[in-house]
Amino acid sequence: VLAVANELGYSPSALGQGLVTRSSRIIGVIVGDIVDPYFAEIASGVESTAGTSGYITMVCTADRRTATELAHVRALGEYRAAGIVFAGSGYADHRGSEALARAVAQAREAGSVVVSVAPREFPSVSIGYDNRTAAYDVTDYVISLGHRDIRFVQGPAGLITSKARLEGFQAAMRDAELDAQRLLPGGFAFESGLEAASTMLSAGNLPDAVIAINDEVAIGVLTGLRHAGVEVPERVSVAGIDDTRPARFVELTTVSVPLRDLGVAAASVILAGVDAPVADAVLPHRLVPRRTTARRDR
Amino acid sequence: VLAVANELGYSPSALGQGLVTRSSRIIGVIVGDIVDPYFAEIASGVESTAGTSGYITMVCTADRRTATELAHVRALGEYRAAGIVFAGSGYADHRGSEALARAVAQAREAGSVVVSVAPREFPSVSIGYDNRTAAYDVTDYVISLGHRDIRFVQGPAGLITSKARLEGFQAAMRDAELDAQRLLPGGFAFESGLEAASTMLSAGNLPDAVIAINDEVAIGVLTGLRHAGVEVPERVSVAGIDDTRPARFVELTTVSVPLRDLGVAAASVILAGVDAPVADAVLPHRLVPRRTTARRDR
DNA sequence: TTGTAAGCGTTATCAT
DNA sequence: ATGATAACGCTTACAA
Repeated sequence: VLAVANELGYSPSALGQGLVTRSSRIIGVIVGDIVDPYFAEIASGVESTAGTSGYITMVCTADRRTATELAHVRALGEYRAAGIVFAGSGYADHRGSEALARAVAQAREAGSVVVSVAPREFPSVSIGYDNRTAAYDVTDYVISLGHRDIRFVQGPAGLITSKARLEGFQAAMRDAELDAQRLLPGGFAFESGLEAASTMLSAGNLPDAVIAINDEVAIGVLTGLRHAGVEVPERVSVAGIDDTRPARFVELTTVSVPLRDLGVAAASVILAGVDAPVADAVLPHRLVPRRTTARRDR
Repeated sequence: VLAVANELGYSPSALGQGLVTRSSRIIGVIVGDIVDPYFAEIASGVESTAGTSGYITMVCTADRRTATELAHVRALGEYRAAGIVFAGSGYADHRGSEALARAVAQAREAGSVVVSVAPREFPSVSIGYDNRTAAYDVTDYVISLGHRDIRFVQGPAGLITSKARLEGFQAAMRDAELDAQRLLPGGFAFESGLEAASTMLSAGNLPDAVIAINDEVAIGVLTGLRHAGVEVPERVSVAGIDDTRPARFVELTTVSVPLRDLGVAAASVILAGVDAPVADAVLPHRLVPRRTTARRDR
């Protein structure tokens, strides 16, 4: 009987299974943008651990919009996902997030384990790293190199992560009794860095160093500066945060954030199941000095 | 009645729906490595189109191994995926791909639309671009710049894509009556480029130009060369293929491949359904000259 | 138009 | 142990 079934290529319907057990072997990860290596690394961590346990990963791109996240949570709920991991941070001003919070609560009641890998405005298992200190650490390092006039290229407005990193920068600057108010508008993309560079260039007063909200923006600053003939790191030092792959390509000074481990840890929590003891965690980061920063000797 | 249902936060179980309709609103995309921007772009294209039609995308990482792809096809089949898109190319030597072919055939019989976005060894709707010509075009461009000693850093052994791109390089070289046999072993990652650079460096005879299987390897070559004090593009020109984001970061000469459109097209085919007329397609690529190549004037 | 019943492929329960 | 049966939540076909 079973022999024939196998010959015929039988495979149990996951749909039927899920219907009766009220849960599927699906783990959803909601990211801001899958092309952004920051999220790709996290997703990769989730998938690798989930995969070895026979779970399948659904990566959902939310374009960093709360409304889209909501749609994804609902969809994942309809498939009775075993777990949902939120890879991106929320907005400080909670716009439209009551609905999200409700949907998340509902998913949890339905048995999904939801874990956040960035600061979020709703209850969930939280696994993260210290954004504020990460930013503090690069800034402190750049200061230790002798730089005084240091600019900060900010992230998207309203994002909790943007805020935390900005605070870290400012705290380090204040602790060194330097001007912590030299900020530039930004974002998370290369173009923001390019713009920041051209703003500084056209203002005519180049700083000693610039620190950006993330690697991609830092690379934009780097590119914009070098394009205009400004030597990095000889004339201006540049540093980022995250240590995503591209940072190595340009040998960018940055701080390594445990992106992949965040995903691995999130998946582990989900695989452990709803009734396992939940433990929030804060993973360590690490300063990675490379070749876009140099000692100030002027 | 419906009012109360809504108040109570009712949402139909996709599991129940799928069970009876024998299909789900899931589109699976099987990629080699989600952290590789090549695949991330494709996945992003799939997800954006799928998402607007209420379909949800499952990104599955196969580590470029046929066995893992097989596991994913089976899993996707168990969830009665509406469609499966293969983002990576297959191996020329068909190792262990009979089982894959069987699983794919089964999935198709079960109603899944399967589309390949790279050369594959099993029947499926195929949407692609011309790898051979893309490689030919960059090579031809580099030759037109006056270079004669041009090296090619190869891709992973056995991959159909690697082979096609190599052929394109060699055809262009032969057409210009240049030595088409100056090949270096490689892969798809930065490190391969670094190694290729150090191989050339230690051999002591630098070429006029080097073309790599993809952008990341090209960036590795670039970095390795510059690190050793070799000026790019003044002394050696470097070019890649794909035009992924990092290529812009280093202003790499490359050929733009319609990655995102590939995903969009694949998703469209799936959304059109099984019984829609299937049309294989070949999308256009475009040479993108940037600042890592220059005219030879020695 | 509205309502009822059957069945999708599992798992789990309950007799045998 | 083993085998029959109900139930999971939905869609659809058919009857009223």
